[in-house]
Amino acid sequence: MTDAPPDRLILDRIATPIGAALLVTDPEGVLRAFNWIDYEPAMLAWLARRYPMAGLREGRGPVRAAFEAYFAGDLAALGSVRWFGAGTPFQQQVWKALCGIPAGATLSYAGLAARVGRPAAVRAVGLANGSNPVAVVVPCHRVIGSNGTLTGYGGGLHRKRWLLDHEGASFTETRAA
Amino acid sequence: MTDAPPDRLILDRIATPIGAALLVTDPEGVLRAFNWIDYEPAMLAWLARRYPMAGLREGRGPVRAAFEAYFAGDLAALGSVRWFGAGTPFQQQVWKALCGIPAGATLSYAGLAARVGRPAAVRAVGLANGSNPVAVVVPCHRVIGSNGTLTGYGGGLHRKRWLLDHEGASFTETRAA
DNA sequence: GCATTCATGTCCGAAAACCGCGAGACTTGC
DNA sequence: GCAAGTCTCGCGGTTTTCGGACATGAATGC
Repeated sequence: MTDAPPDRLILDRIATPIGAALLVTDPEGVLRAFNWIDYEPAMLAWLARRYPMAGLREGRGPVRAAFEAYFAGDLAALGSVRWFGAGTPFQQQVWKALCGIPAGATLSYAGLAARVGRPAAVRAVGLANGSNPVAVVVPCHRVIGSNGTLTGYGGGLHRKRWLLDHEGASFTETRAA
Repeated sequence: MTDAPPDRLILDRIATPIGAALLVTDPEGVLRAFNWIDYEPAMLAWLARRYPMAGLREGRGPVRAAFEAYFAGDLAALGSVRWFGAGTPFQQQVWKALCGIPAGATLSYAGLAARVGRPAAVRAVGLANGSNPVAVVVPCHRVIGSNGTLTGYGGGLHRKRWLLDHEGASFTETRAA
């Protein structure tokens, strides 16, 4: 089905203020997956399904520095990270659109749906958003409900909150702090 | 779903004793599809489904000469053609095994199934055989029924008959000539 | 405000149908 | 007898189809 996908993948781990993160890159240094340590089994399963032929090896990946810089406060650091998200055309469209949201800003699911030209596909956009394999770099955390609440985040709402705070974005707390 | 497939394809046409043939190569000169002119719509549909992002352009392809030599009688000419068949792992296995049948020889579906290590998957092998995207180069026409009859061929039985004759292989006519 | 309801598009998993077969049991026709 | 033709059934990977789930949002009714 696939067409010469990478045959090897490198799994790196870094510490962040919101827990250890997993970085998976291919031999060309392209980020193929990102996830939080709590979801390691799920991510490994995803990799196995998506890259059945690829061998996974632990080691230092080339994108470490960019992530460390980002978490240290250099919000633009992730701009240099090359990434590829394996997914359907629709998903890729959504993920590409996500990259148009600058750090510090947010967008509603409805707004995002409008940006990809499917204003009615709101739920589908939410789904595609949630299946983003390279979180943080593709800033799916910048998408929030139309009423300003966080609604959901695959990595846990507390991380979404932290990331948006870190980027200086404003949003509504579900219940008063 | 796919992973950086070719973005451009070249469609070439050559005349053969059994009708015009279509040759599709990628920018690296790798044969991606072969079919007979009667099935042009089907092949185009297949290309569109398999290589959704690729633009198709008519022009001279680099594999012309090899095919012309083959049809002129140089049965070994196709050995130099590089090819890639987009398909599932099982299909690829079958197609690779097909290349182990030399010109002038034939093999039964059951025999082929045995060669790929799935002696019971006879019908599945037949199916994989029939979905070979690079006919002639991957010699799916050299597979015949266990009783020596031709059974079937996507391009039409008369072509299978001609190809086997051309290669000097022996087989049984369904009804006496 | 707040809970409920409904419309809606895409993806995923399960189930069933589809075949470029082959072996075995039966019928024919010599 | 025997050889060839017919029929039936099991085989297994792929494809297609179908039903549910979902990181929403807008409209209702209190």
